[in-house]
Amino acid sequence: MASLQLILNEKLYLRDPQETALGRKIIQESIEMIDVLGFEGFTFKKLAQRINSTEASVYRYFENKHKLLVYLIAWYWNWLEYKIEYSTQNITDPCQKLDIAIRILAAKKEYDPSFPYINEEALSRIVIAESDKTYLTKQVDEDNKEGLFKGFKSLCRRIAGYVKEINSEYEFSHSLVSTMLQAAHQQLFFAAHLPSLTELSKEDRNMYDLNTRFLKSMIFNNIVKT
Amino acid sequence: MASLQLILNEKLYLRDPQETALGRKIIQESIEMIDVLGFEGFTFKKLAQRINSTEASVYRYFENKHKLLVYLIAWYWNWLEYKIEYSTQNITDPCQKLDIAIRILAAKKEYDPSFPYINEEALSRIVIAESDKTYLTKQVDEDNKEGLFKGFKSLCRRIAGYVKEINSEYEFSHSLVSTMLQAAHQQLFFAAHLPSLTELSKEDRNMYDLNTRFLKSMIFNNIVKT
DNA sequence: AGTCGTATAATAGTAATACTATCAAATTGT
DNA sequence: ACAATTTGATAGTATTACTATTATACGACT
Repeated sequence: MASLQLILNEKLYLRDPQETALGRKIIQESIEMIDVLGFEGFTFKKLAQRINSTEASVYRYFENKHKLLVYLIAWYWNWLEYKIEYSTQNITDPCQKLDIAIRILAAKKEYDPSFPYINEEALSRIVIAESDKTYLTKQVDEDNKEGLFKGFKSLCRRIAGYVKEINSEYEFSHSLVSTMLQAAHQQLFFAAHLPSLTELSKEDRNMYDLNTRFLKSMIFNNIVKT
Repeated sequence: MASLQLILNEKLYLRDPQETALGRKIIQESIEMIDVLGFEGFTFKKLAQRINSTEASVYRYFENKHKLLVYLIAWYWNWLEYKIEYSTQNITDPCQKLDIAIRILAAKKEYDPSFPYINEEALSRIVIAESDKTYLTKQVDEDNKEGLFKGFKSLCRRIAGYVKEINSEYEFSHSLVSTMLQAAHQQLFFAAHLPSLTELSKEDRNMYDLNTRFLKSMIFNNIVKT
């Protein structure tokens, strides 16, 4: 399996962490730490200790810890879009493309050897628990202007495109898809912490299948022409 | 119009803010300040200055600023459920009840004179921008055990009940309703800050009507029997 | 082999935050 | 009039999110 690199917006970092050993270590260990400590409990000081470096060195890669989070989340959405792109090559039926996309979105995430220093399983938990914090800030508009949310927007646009192909008259394709993208993770959070808000139950080994069924029905019931 | 009081879970506060002048001032001014500064920019010190009191006094009402946010959000969900309850009295058709509930959820929020010291318009903006932060923490499970999220869960259960009445075979009533409750606010946030994720546009004066249409179609397309 | 430039380490320091503690003054109820 | 409670005033602490400075290590180039 070839080792790959996702190309991310340059505004996400000060120095590209994918290019140096220290940078990759920052990414790798920050994923582990944010997963365990939560974003609020995570600090550059703790990270520096863990990687035997210093706060100042970490700050040379990321302006602040918010930008680091945005970077990780952006990486994740880019990864998902790459997976969807890869899996829908040569498929022309938009229903089938949409089906594949939803299955990838809702599937349990596992280590992808194409990206050796990224723990995708931990990262997906970070997305579930922390991704909303990337844009729920007073600086959303500036961050958006810099293109920091391009990954999520691009994924949404792509899937909304499939929807439009299936039913060009449906008027809420972007709203429906952004709602579905959010729900895909939110429902897993609810299942783990606020189970009365969802039918996906924690113990159920089919949680991911159930989620897939729920999301698929939600989308297709809205766009299939009658 | 009678002045009312919503009864909230005692664990939300140390001293009930509705009972004293200082407490009501804390609520009233914290809503204004969080709306303007955002939750991160808001501090008890700034609040104390604004109400001519002290940090220590504020801490006598709320354990910390997180609990204050949870309190405000809980108040909001209780208020909405009260409004829905009030507006669906004596209505037996579950479709009609569901329709009313969605309209209330998606409607532009305006000052409710029944609750003199609450600025519901500002509070609804806080819900849009900050409510997810109430549960996206490492202490969700403890907070949930204390019943701090009862308001949201109760509202979800009620509306899921309408769904079940309409179609008892639909298997994702809670998931669908929690998704819809989130979408109701999220779509407004997207319209304001990440407009490519939604069809509701900022300039459109029908944004609230459009949102209502979107949410209604999303729900009814999923549960109407074929 | 030497030196040049850059990346990193080591250390120190700062303003702000999220509290906690103490005691005096004001207000309230009886 | 007195006790109890609430609030105000003030001080203090550990931690956070940075910034700044200088020294050291490292590889790249001539």
